[in-house]
Amino acid sequence: MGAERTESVERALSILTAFSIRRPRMTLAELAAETGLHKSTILRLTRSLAVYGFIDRDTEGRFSVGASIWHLGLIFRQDFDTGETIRPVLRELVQLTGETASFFVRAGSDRVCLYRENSPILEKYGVEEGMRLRLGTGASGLVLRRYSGEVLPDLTPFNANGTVSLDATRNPNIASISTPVFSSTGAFRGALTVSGLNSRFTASVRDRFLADVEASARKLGQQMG
Amino acid sequence: MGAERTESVERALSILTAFSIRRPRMTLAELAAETGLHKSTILRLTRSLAVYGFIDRDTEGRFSVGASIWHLGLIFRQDFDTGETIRPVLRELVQLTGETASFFVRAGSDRVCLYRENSPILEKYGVEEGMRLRLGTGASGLVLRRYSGEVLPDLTPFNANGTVSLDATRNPNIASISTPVFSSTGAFRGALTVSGLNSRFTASVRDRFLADVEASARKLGQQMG
DNA sequence: CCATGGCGTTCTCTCAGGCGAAACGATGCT
DNA sequence: AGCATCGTTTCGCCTGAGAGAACGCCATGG
Repeated sequence: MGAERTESVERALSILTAFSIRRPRMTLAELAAETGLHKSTILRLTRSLAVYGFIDRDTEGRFSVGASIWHLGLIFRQDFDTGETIRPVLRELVQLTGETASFFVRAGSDRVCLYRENSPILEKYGVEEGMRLRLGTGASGLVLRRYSGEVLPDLTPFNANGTVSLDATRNPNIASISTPVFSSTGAFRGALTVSGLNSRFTASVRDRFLADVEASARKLGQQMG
Repeated sequence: MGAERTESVERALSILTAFSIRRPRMTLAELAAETGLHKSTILRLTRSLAVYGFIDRDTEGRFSVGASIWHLGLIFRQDFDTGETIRPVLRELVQLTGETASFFVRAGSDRVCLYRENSPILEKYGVEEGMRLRLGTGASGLVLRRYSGEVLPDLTPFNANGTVSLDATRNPNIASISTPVFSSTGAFRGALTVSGLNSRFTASVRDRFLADVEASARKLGQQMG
């Protein structure tokens, strides 16, 4: 039977995803350690990545992400949403709840925070726009997994609208409520999430927030082609 | 001898680069036509691209760029330059010359406009931030090719500082002056370019602009690690 | 001075796995 | 019904990707 996937391509992509905000430049040996690939393999793959401008190499031989990625990133953003749609909704949600509002999409087995509006009263707690996190078992992770086609063994965290409300997932002090956003054509676009210190998420407050998030998600979905 | 490069990886990358601002979503058949690859090949490769979140597929089967690209794009930008360095220099150059200033980097056999400040008097003429263009034979293309290691057959367009001043290259009415930017460590970072209607680029004006661009490039280089 | 170790690069052999033709099934258009 | 277009699957052939070691090149230091 023909291969379902392509090994060398996935290895090349694992090289790309080895880079992070904290480590934007790596030597060959570092990349090998990070990816578990043989150095010769990395050399071969990065040569091809470099030809297409997906990876650069400086004079000291260190690798970094190439400009083609940036160009493609802009294509992604303009196709997905320029921010003109999502950001106002997030801001409104912050006003309504006083908490932090974010919009996540799935990227492979991770989730990426596309947009985020921070609560005015709460200092940031680690998540920023563009950040990449494991899907995990948090509220937004569950939403992303369910509505991007995964079959989950347990659907009890979800209410009838597909919303998940959880305490203390990624961060032990943080509660979050996440709901799916569907475009007007019914396609799943991402997870709209409100999160904050769980000390403020009492039962009644939580109910109000949940309604707010679901209302915002509906509104947002209408605006997304 | 071992393969210098990896064919399947380059095919996968050619799929990614097939997307553009104008065509951010494509069907399988369109992708096949655009890349020249067999449909079965595209299916196999895109499966792997999707696993890593580099490509998405909507419910109607159309492909689009995935969120992993966006995440990597932010890594690229924060590593390369957040814009805090380059943009002020561009603005100053616009003030000095009254023309449009841009900063290009190389991405494979293309050039990408990372930053651009448009002349206040001239309407835009097609190039925008994030745009991808062939390297070609324009001023910035020549600079990028020479200082990213290519051996050019003819170096007469370059002055002693590596600057190129040309008329009517990409656009028959546009003249441009481009000079390399080197970081304080001597590494080549990109091409700083001033361009505008060639009717305004008289000999004396051109000399002044050239000095301005070179001065800005030196200043910019100092600030770039 | 020459070990020693870490680094990037190159080579070669082998076999997994990528390739593409072709067939298939679904949908839509006339 | 008939034809065209599209996406998907299958499968045998053979290329080309991968592992691993060897090589050369600095450093560092004993």
